Parts: sequence; C-alpha cells; structure tokens
Amino acid sequence: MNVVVAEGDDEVVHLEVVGEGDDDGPAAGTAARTVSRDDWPGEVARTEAAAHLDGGHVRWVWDDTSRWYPELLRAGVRVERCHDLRLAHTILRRSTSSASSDLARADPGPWDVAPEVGEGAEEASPSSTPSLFEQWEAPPPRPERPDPLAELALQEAALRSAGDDAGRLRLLIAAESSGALVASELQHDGLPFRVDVHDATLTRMLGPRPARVGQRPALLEALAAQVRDALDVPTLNPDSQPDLLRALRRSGLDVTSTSKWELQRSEHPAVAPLLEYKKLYRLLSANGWAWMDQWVTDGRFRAEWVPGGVVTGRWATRGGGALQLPKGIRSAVRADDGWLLVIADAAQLEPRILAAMSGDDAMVAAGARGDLYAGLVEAGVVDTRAHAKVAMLAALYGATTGQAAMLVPRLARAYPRAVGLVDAAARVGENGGVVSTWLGRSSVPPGEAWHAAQSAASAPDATPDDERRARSRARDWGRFTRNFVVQGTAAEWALCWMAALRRRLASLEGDAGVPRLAFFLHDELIVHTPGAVADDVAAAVRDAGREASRLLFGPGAPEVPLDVVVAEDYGEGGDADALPVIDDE
DNA sequence: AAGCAGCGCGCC
DNA sequence: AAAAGGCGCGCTGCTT
Repeated sequence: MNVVVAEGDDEVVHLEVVGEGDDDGPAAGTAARTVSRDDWPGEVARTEAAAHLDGGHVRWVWDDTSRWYPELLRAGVRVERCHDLRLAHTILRRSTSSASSDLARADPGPWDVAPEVGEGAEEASPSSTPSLFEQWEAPPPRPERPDPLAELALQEAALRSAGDDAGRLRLLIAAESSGALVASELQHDGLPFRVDVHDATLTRMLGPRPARVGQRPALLEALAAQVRDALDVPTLNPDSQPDLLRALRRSGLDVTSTSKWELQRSEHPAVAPLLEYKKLYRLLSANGWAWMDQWVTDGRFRAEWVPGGVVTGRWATRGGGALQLPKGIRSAVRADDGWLLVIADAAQLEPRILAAMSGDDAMVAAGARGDLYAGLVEAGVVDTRAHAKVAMLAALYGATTGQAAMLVPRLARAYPRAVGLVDAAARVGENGGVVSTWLGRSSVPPGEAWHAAQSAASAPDATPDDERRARSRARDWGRFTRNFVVQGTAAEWALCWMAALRRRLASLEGDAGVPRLAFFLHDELIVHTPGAVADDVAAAVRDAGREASRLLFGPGAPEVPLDVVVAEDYGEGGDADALPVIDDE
C-alpha cells in the first residue's frame, strides 16, 4: 500500500492512499484523508501499526524525506518504508535506462531542484542583484507546488519504460529511499560523543583551552615560536601561506608550496616544528573546542546527512565534517553506560565490487580467502601486498605513471574482465559519454567547458596548447567515469547493506532499548546498541552484508568480508587499507 | 562587508 | 617533481 503525502497548507496534510504497489494487493478502504499537522504523526503511527497487523507494509510516498521525517522522529514515530520522489526523480531522469520516458524528456521542473538545506529550512532569500546569466536566461522554474501523485505516475511510467533494467532501478530507488530514512534517523539519534574525553585529547595535544577565542593554545604557540626562530622571521604568521612560503624560500628551502609532502623532502630545522604546527593547527581549526561546542550537544555529535549528495551515489554531509572525523579523536566516540558500539567495515569493497560486476571469476577467487591483496600475491600477479594495492587502486582511479605504469598491465593480463570493465568506462568518458552503475545510476555528461575544449582542439587553427588541454580534459573525464562505475556500485552495495541492517535492527529491541545506526562512512557503519544484544547486532550486520551481495549480484554472489568489532569506543584500529597509498618503496 | 578561488588536509 | 577517483571545511587574500 502506498500512502502519498502531500502538503495542504501549514495546518493540514493530505494523505492519498493508493493501492498500487509491487507486492501488495489493493488497500482496503482506499481513500484520501486530510489530517491536521499536529495529528499526522499519530496518523502515520496508526497506519503503520494497522498494516503490520495484517502482515502488510506501508510505503510512504513523499516529495522529500528530509522535509517530513524529522518531525515524525521528534514525535517518536518511525516508518518502515518510503519512496523519496526527489531522489527517485534524480535517478530516473539521469539513467540511460529510462532516457526515453516522459520524465526524462520533460523540461527541468520543481523536482529537479537541489534539496532544501536543513530542517525547517529558511525561506529562499530574494537575491539582491540578478546575475548577468539570470538576466539573459529564462527565469528559473517557478516554485509551483509539485504534485506528488502526478510525479509518482511519471516515475512508474519511467520504470516501465526501462524494460529489463526496471528491476534494478526499483531496487536502487528502494535502497536510496531507505537511505533517506536512515539519514534522518542518524541526524536525530546522533553519534555518542564524550566531550570530556575530547577535551582531554585537545588539552593533551594543544594545551589548555585558551581563555580568548582566536588565541593560540600554548603548545601551538610554542611551535609557532620555534618556526619563527628557525626561519629567523620573528613576526612570521605561520597561518599565512604566502608569508610562510616566502620565509621558507628566503631560508633556502627549495619548495614551491607549503604542503606537507613537499616540506617532508626538505632538510631544515624549521621543517619538523612546522609539520607539527600544521598538524595541530588542523586539529584545532577542524575539530577543536569551537567545533565541539557547535556540533556536539547532549553527548551526541549530529551532522546533516545528504543521501545521493555525491554524483556517484555516495552520501555527503553538511556541517561538522562528519565524513572526515580524524582517527586521532575517535576515542571520544563512546557508547553510553551499558551500551556498546558495533563497528563494521566492508573490507576492500571497491575491488570486490569490480570483480563481481565484471564477472571476473579469477579476481573473485583471489579475494575468496579474505585478503584480496594477499590473494593477488599468492596468484603470482604481483610480488608484494603493497604492489597489489597500488595496482588495484591505480586500475580503479586511472593512474598511469610511477609504479602504476609497471603494475597495472600485470593486473590487466591476470584479470582482463575486471580491468577491461574500468578501461571501457574510461574510454566512454574520454569521448564525452555517460556510464552507469550496476543498478543503473548514470553519470552526468561533461559540461559546456569540456565540449568547448574539445571543439577548440579540432578547429583548423588549433594550437598544440589547445590539443594538449583537450586531451588532458578528456583523460580527466575518463578517470571520473572509470571510477564512477565502481564507486557508484559500491555505494549501492552499502545502501543495500544498511537497508537490510535497518530492517533487522528493528526486531532486536531489548529491555534497555533499541540498537540504532549511529554513523555511516561509505563502507563502514556504527551501531549503538544495548550491551545485551551487541552480539545479535554483530550477527545482523554480517547477515545484512550477505543480503546486500545477493540483492545486487544474485544467489551466487561473492561474499564481501566484514571486519566487525564490538567495542566501547571507536578508538584506534579500523581499516588497515585506508587511503592514501603511501608509496615509499 | 560579503563572496569566491585556491590551498591544504582530513576522510573513504 | 609530482601522481590517481569522490568529497567537506577552514583559512587567507583577493575581488566586488
């Protein structure tokens, strides 16, 4: 049963019950209802409960999960399933599988706008002066009230037009929508974060919190003084890149930037304190006391999670830098008393996804015993694990120089199907084409500037510079599409994993409470759980991983090994293969 | 004063 | 002397 949620005005919500659905019969008492805004969470809860009594399911169809679900969560109401029309629209509009549908061919409309920022977002501010672009172009589409029922019908038609690909697209949309529910829940529930532990870390690393904002903590100030001494510039502000670069060069360092990798190659007494200064400065500016005050409330770190925020289908976040939580401060992520964290990581996900989607049985076999990189060594493809990793990542990202130049061809000989798949995706991109993930999320075509560069190079009066630029842009886009198919399919696996886990967690309620997803990071997740059911959660995490592989690749799908740790804090450890590659032979 | 580009670096 | 995909974010210093 679908219930289409449409806004009436500020006071009321229209609910249109639609019997249509994949596996549900017609709904009893199909009807439209209008409920007051205050009553609607209760109405949602009653509808869910009634459906479950019948052994059925409700799918809430709404324009934008982030607009409706937060207020349900605040009222203590959770839903099992939804269909997020905006996210589905983006997928269907771009997918080459539904390119001939009315939905894909229509002019951009209200469903093509970016999501609103934040809960109860502020009204759009009237822009002061229209840009030149806005003056010349037609005005942007009127913010007419989108009609969810009409959009749902368009989406159903688009899915029907996809023929054999419809099943995969339906799975993708279901997973994307489930992800939207998770995203709202993650923001609502938050990640348990101990400010006392974090403050202790900051104090140990930086010195006590300065009394004044903008004042350097003591240890940072001491390092700044060492840098000034070593460079003999008493007034140097090490935070200013231009000033710092000038001072470095005056002191005889042969550097063209102030970046870490370049400094590390220089021998000078200023280098060590400067690198330490930069490290601590980063900690202070990105995750210092101000960050903690702003983003940690009531013992929870809360970020805004943005499903589909990356073109490949990965999530983005807004605020707090949730996807960049440095390893060094993760010990502050601690379970509540009596609770535990279940921390799970899909090992070497992207290479395994590539092996599975390309049907490269040899590469699947190399990963079957656990460590895929070790498997490459055992198979005699490369001589060391480090080389295996460099070769694999080079194939995924399109590196062509350095060690990759030697290693990738060996990989291609051993695994022609896998390497062939990403090479083919790269060629499509180099030619300005569009590629798609396993479930059918398609890449956006290159923009106007890209085509302009290509035309310039093929013009009769093209200079060698034009040609070089065009080739470079083409290769750039090829690396993007090369990676898109794998990164995007890995994101689909992760969405399915999370959706399958979410369903399992709902049935694991213990006396002390319900285990909740608390964090998600591309191929890694954290569940905050009552200690008594932590082992059940760990098992559910593994089961969900197997389900994700089956959903994407069918019954014989290769397994993605999971590192699952039950712990009190997020602490040290984690993925041993985290990027970037350190290429010191 | 506010917006933006580039840099640098954190994460996967 | 850089290199290979996707991001977010804070900072400086420039422009408007």
